[in-house]
Amino acid sequence: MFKPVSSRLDLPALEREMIGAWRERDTMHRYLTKNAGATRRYSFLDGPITANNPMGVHHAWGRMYKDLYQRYHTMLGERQRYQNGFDCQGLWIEVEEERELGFTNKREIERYGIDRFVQRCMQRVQRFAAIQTEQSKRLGYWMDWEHSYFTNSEENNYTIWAFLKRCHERGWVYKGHDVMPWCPRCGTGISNMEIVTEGYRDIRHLSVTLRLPVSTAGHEGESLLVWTTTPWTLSSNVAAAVHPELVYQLVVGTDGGRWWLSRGSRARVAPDAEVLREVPGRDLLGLSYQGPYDELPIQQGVAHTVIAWEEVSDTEGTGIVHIAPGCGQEDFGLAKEYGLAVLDPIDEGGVFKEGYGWQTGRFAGATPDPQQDVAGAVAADLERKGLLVARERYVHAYPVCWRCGTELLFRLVDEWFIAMDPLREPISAVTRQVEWLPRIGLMERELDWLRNMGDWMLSKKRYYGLALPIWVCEGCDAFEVIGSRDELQQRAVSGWEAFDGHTPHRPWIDAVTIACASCGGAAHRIPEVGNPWLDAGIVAFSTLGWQTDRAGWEEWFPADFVTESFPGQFRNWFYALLTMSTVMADRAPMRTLLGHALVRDEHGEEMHKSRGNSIPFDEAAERIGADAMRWMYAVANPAANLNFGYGPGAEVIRRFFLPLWNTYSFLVTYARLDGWVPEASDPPGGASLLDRWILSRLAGLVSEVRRSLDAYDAAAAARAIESFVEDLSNWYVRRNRRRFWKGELDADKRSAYATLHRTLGTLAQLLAPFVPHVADAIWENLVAAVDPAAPDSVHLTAFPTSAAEAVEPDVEEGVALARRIVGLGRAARAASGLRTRQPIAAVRIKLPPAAGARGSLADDPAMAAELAAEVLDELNAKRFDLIPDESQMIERTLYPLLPVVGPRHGAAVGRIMAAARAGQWELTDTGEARVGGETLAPDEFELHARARPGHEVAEEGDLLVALDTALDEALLAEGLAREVAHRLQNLRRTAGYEISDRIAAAVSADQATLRRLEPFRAWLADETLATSIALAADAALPDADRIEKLDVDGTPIRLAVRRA
RNA sequence: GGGCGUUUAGCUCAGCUGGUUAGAGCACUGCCCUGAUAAGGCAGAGGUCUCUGGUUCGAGUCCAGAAACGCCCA
Repeated sequence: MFKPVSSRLDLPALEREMIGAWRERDTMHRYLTKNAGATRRYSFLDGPITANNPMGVHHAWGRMYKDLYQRYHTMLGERQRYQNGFDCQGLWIEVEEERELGFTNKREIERYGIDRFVQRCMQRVQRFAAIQTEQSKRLGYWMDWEHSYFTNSEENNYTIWAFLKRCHERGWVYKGHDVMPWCPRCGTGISNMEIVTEGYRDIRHLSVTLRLPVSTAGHEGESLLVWTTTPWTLSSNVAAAVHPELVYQLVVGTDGGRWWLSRGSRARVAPDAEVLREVPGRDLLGLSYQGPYDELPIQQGVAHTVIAWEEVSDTEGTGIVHIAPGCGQEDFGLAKEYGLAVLDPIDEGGVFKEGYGWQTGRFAGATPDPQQDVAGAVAADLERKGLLVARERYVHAYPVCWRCGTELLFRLVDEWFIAMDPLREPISAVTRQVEWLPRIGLMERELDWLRNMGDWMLSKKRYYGLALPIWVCEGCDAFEVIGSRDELQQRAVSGWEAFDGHTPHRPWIDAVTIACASCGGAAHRIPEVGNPWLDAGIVAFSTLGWQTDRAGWEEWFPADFVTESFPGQFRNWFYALLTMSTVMADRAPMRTLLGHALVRDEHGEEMHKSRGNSIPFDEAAERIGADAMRWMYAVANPAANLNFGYGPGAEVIRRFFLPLWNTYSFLVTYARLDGWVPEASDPPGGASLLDRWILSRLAGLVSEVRRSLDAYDAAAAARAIESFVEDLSNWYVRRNRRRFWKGELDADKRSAYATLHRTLGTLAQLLAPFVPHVADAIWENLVAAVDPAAPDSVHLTAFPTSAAEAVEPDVEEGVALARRIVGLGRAARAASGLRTRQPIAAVRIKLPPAAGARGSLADDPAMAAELAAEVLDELNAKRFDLIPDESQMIERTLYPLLPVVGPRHGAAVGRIMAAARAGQWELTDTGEARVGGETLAPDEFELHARARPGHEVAEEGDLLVALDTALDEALLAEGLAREVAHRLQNLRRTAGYEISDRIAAAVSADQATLRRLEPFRAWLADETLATSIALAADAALPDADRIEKLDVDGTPIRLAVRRA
């Protein structure tokens, strides 16, 4: 016997119960090991989740896909690794830890101790990995949680060493000297990879326009007008750039002096100024000018000249660009090109170095305190010198540190790079080997990035991260890259004892010195740590045993599948993965990549903790349930952003879970009443048309779900399941209610039970990868509890295969036709104004041509009869008539078949259609149609029926349904009986009786009404489970629970019920 | 400035290789139905398919251009 099931569904409670049951029965472990001996393998490679904070609901989208496809392949019997990954190194973790310690700069970390700080970071990662593990389990995500990989592991770090050594052997690793965006708080450069869009903010800065007096002879009294949004860089100015092809004008400035500026900028900068001369920019090249800070010690001996630069535009500023090579990337490039002096003004904290006069010791960036703000001080200084022309508050997109939000400064630094030019093509070739899903140009975007990428900046001037295995000789400056721990041990000349026993992290690794291969001098490790995308990018090697078990690695590489949110990953994880795989194996690391977009809030806004619209995972799981969340993600289009919220959550529960659950609850309720349990002697299907129909639909569903999941199209599979549940709930169960509700447990009833049972059991299996809790709850009760041979969890079963023999297209077509007829019949009924409980004499149907030619609803007469009976029952009608075209109720219309007509008749189509719509056509004896002056062959048109006015008909396309609504005494009497039965049922319900409670009832009314009801006494009793019904003018029921007085078409009737 | 994408009902989105009167869900209105379901049914209202041009007998669909928005790059 099945456990009773409440029709109320409390998903979070059900999930907690299932999780408890799984733990007791060790279900997850048995799932993870069930295919251990299988020959076919499925290799999933997990993109590591940053173990730095608890999960948000947005993490659940990708994790749902990861779980879904692994579960599916488990049910297909394939061996897997089930390895989750945690991303454990990098600046993001340091920043959070600094915040907790209350640090504001790097020096505080060093005072605190790098060793203690790094240990804290590692503990943080452990803490959040544990939290995320528990949250993932709450999601129903089944992985080998005891064996997750951590990117701070020795395995991971040393495999990156091997990668870097390979790069070095090919000559790609180099130390670069360049201007980088720099975070003065974090004290580190920020690579271009990291300045994502959220790395820019609209910020208001003080911008200044100033004049630079020309010092070349013959130009006395002239000045170059320049504009900058970064006044702090003016003290490092060494040149001014003009576009050689742009037109420049000498104008009379507002201060009476003469200014050079571009023609295009004059309207904006000095609209009323008188123009004295006009020359192309190339005529200005080579002019010397006085810099704005020539008095500074650092500026002594620096020449200031006008140079050419193609990138100068005059849509902003003055068309003359101030160049400070130590403060801008393009500026630095120009300095190399023109041999300009390079002044690098600030230290790693963003503070001016010696030689900058009053600026020395001051912070170059923006400060909240106007007294401290260098930009304002520079403007005041320029004004004092008579160089300031204008100042304004200017809003522009300015880069900020993506971790801590501090405004970045551009600074000249040494960093380590991998030269990517030699790899551009090989990585592109590897990228093309991958199947990128969904097909919305993801591969093209990766290729676009690969075309444009710069060299990969490896280094970070930080503490907790990959120890870059680069040792530099203190004597000759040569450097070497060490490829493994063993190699380091062999090469070590000192410090090994201090390091031994530690993971390869700072500060312990820094103790090891090696002998320089070139000169024999002492070489030390550079202090920098690695770019964190190295950590995540290597996992296709490190986690598959590339170092320790190459054959094992070959078995799992490349992965069949990876999935991750795509925005941002083209230059992050996807990029690192492809790059490292190209270098290490010259092969793609995965066959299929499924990308998905972003999770937004209910209204489509980005989720932000600060905005208060982000939803913690735990909250959502306890409020709507993990399965509801999973289903929302499963039905979503991965290409488009998804709006997540409790509104849509309630919607998915209402639309999908409740009908599903109540179908299940319905089966259990009635099976318990009948004491039915599945037995081999009760095969599903059998004679019933609806049973055959739902089993045919089920077989089709199985194929479709398999096909979709094989193609990584979860949404198509989920939509198919939704549509099936809709059919199951709103047609199969509703139409079959009486079979379950009425009479004895006969063969037909057994067949109905067996069919619904089979359907729900299979559905549970199809649903298992999507909504593991609900699916297993259903399986456990419906199958596992009653079938000793069945696995005790749906997750240990094999994915269903489609029962091809169950597919009956004619049955599905017949039911579809009947349902269309019912829909039209209801429309006609609504138009007639007769309530559905009032039976009518007949329903008349004009079938579509194909069925019409056959003259019945189906080829099989028994089936046709059953379909007709369905229609009559739904429409509450007595007789089912098929009517021919010639009926008075309809007229025929000519329906040209355009795909055929178009190519044959060309431009005449317009005429044909106009005439056909106007009804101007006729049939010839030979079966052709003359219309609009053309003759259509029989295969070029169909004849459709259309309602003539004045009939109660409804039509749709080529199907027409008409009702005979004349009522006689018999019909009226039955209508009355139906009404009374309905009211009694309502009384039962309002009285709170159980479905199986027996009642006594009394009906009092006038004599005419009672005479009408008398013939239906037995029927009424049967319908309402009444053991007695008193029918009398003064019928009374002592101790009645409920009494109702009603008015049926003007006749007063009094009803009373009590439990029998 | 370059690349990729999006634009269809109030909202969220389907619309396959071009085909007659462009659909669904939600929300709204009215009616019906109701002893599985916080449901269900029927009807109504709601559309210059972003715009312009082209190809074609025929364009939401194909081509070109434009606009707005988004993402990426410089």
